[in-house]
Amino acid sequence: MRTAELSDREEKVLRLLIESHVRSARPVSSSAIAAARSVALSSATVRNVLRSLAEKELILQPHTSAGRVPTDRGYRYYVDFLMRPTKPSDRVRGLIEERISGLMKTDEDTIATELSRMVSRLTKELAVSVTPAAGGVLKRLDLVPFGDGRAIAVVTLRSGAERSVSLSVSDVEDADLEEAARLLNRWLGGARVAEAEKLLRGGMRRARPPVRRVMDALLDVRSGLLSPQHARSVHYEGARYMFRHPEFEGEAACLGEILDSEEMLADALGAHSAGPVAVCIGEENRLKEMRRMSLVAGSYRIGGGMGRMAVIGPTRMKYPKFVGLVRFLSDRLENVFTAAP
Amino acid sequence: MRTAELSDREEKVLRLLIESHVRSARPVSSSAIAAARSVALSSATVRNVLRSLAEKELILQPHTSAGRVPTDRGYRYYVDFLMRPTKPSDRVRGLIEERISGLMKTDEDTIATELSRMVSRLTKELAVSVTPAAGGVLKRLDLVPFGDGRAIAVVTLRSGAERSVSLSVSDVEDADLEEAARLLNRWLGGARVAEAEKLLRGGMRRARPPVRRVMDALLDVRSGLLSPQHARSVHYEGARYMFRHPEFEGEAACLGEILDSEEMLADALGAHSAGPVAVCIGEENRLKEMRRMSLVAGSYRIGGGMGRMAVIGPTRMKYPKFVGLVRFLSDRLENVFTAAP
DNA sequence: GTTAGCACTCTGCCTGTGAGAGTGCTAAGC
DNA sequence: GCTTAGCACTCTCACAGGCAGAGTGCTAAC
Repeated sequence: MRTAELSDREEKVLRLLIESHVRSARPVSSSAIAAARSVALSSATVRNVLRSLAEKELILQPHTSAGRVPTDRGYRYYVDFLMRPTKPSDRVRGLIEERISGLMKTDEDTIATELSRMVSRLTKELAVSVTPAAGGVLKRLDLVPFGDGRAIAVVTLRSGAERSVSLSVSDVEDADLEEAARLLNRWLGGARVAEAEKLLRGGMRRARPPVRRVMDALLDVRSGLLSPQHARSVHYEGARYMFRHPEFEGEAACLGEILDSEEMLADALGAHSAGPVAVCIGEENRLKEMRRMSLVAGSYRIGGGMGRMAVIGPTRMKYPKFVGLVRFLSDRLENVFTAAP
Repeated sequence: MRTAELSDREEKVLRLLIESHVRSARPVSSSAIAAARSVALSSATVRNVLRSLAEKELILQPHTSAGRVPTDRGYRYYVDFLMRPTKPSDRVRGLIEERISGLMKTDEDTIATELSRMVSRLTKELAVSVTPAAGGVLKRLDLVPFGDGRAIAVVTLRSGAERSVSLSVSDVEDADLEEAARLLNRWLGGARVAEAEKLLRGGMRRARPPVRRVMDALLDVRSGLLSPQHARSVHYEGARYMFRHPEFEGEAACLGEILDSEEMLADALGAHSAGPVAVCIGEENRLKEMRRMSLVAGSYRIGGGMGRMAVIGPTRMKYPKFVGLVRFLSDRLENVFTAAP
């Protein structure tokens, strides 16, 4: 979409219209706009402006003789050119700093849980957070003997994240373990977690029986040392808020679908790559279930991976506040985690 | 509630009515019942029976000249006296056995996640599952040196569940690790996970600095090797199904509340102590948000704690199927986890 | 005790009507 | 030429009335 050229007056009217609609959730009438302090125009003149905005498809009327409502394009113009992100208040910033410093010592899963909780509380919207995607790259895998017939497998990702689990491997010599570890590192080193299982299954056919038993045990562990399911987990909080929006009155079912599908949410979040904060409005979302929602997503590097968080709500959302918040959070997280040794 | 004495005929009519209503979600007319093969009565006679059931408050009519609908009491009578739990089919049983055996090696959190997933898929309803409350009892704790300046801590619960995590412990000799492990086992062996942190903090004051550093590292790990937060977690799956029930058409908001509140769900689940399978119908639920829902909950001992799972749906649910399923699952889980060494 | 018949009642749906909101257009004013 | 006041027009929403259909309750006959 090229930048629709708007006059100053058109921009002002569009901004007023959007801000009023975000507050009221109802079509905005020309007289309501004309009544605004900053507008010294009659409702008739405003109507002329509205007509031109409608021609550019930035607003529409639900039906003849109703007020106007912004279109996705209208919101897009607003987000790109008219609004300025609001910096969170001192109180909120302090609160965030405090929480984040508490998160430093924890694992990625806890960070994601806490993040979604925090964002949901601050926005009163559904908040989602994903731990670094399955794109995590395996750095090394160790097998440490432990007691009789047992071993601990430790997976280290390039991000520095570690995950360990104990295996039961009977009738396996320490030397076999070492050989298994050597092979595993050769096959899987540098690979993505998501591909690991396939690579492993491919390679192990040629391995000696005892070595193979170790690998079988590794694959067997359902807690998913190697499964992408665990390498990428989705947390959300604030479902209740979604249901309170009038626009989703009768469409609860589709909200249920979204909440239920972690893959869906992760997908929706992962789609945007550009910039620290991405705004995805209505139809811009790939998922058809989200065609009437907007998403403000932020990301932060943590080790080699990308953690993500997002606010999800109706297209009629408080973009300046949410963009400001997500930007601030992303910034702080990035600082904290890349500054750490 | 004392057992309302019902004649055979009344029982038959009540059962037919409930089963028809569960299928159709609509008030059941006298003629529909009279049309059933097993009833050789006219609709007029059936109406007489219905009147007597209505007097006992087992059924009601939404309004004059509508069909009848079961009350909570009606469902209760049905569950207690009229229905027989359905044993899951061979296919389903096989599937469950397979899944459960896969779960044996995993930690309690994964078990809960998988359980909720399994139950939701088999019932097409919202399924919730809670890991054993912080009651899990510690069996032993091992510290295995690993690379330079690192160690892996392996916590084994009496239930057989294991959790491991790697610690960074610089300037600590292997002998220090051994001493730390010895002390940890002495202090924490046999204690509940919930108490572990306090016990550890109490004991470590007297420990030598290098040993203490190890323990500090252990406490520092927020992923919660010892934290109760992880000792009890709620998982659910199948939110989408809730929204599809006609009875919750306009009440999405209250569903949102329930989904959002893990404490709520855990509470609802924890309330019933008696028997392996508890059925809680409509108003019987303590939570006001669940007054129009029923819950079929099962529990299984795992180590010293209690794991729980439940199906949640409208009061109009398939009690025989769900009770049968939950009973089977509880049984199998109990066997598997108490049989293990 | 059971049943057929019938009047009664309540819902759901459709229709029509009136008020209210908001527009589009036109003609007059700056 | 831009702005504005005035007015007719349109569309929604809410409410009332009417009609068909479903299902009941009651009564009288079997």
